[in-house]
Amino acid sequence: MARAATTLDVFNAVAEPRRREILDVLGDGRERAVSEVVEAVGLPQPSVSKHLSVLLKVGVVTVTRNGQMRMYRLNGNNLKPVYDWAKTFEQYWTHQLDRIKERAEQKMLHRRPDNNNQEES
Amino acid sequence: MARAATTLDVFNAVAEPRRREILDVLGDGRERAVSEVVEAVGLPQPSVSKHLSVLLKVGVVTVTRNGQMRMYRLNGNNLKPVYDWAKTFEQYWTHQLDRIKERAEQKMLHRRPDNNNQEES
DNA sequence: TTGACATATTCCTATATAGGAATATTATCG
DNA sequence: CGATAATATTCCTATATAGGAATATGTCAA
Repeated sequence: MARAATTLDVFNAVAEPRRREILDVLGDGRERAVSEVVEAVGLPQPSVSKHLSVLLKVGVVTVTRNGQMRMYRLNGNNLKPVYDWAKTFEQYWTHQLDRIKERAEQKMLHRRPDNNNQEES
Repeated sequence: MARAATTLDVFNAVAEPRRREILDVLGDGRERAVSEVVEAVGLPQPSVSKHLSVLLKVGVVTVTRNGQMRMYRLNGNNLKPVYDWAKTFEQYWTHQLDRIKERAEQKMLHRRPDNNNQEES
């Protein structure tokens, strides 16, 4: 099987740096024409359209017609799953020396003292 | 160009649901042998080893040798970029009716009343 | 040493891009 | 209608998987 489609879910969609950049541009909640996004991110128009298409399919943005322009607007709510998942690990950068290490070290005390070598990939 | 490597950064690495699942298993900070992870997630051992390899390359987990076992441990700090990025949009699910819509609607008042049609993909 | 156990790695394949180039589509205007 | 502007879509290609199967590597124990 190949890698999952970028349009499968938000996680796959935002794995692309350019797409996150686009979302950042739309971050203020104001709608923007494709051309505005193009200028903001400095990518070719077809590329931006494709990225917006992906973002649209996962529901992170919405579109509105305005004459010959298409106004894209961020639909931030659909980024919540990413936030929620990441927040699960919040303790790791919040309390460095508290619960985590404490628990891990306590765990070590219950083991027999074995050689504990670090290694590289 | 093809899609970026899953080992390029954390965003690409965690785009895979199985890998997030593995990280969830390691979420308590305790180290675990591959076999324990295998049992926890119910995937074939080679698959788990490969996923762990990806997670290791982006630094989200660390390894330690313990006899013939390899103990993997979550390195939660490296998930912070995901959290930080997602947190940027926190307002979208925190205050639904406050700043965002307010600003967007204010913006609309400064425009000429044009047809504002929603559309589907 | 030999065998059993724990993991990693290699092969192979179907699939999905992302980017660039060119073109199609749709709407506005005179 | 014809030209122009704004976007989307199509083609093409190089690349990177995930998953399954089989195998290699490394370690411990008797």
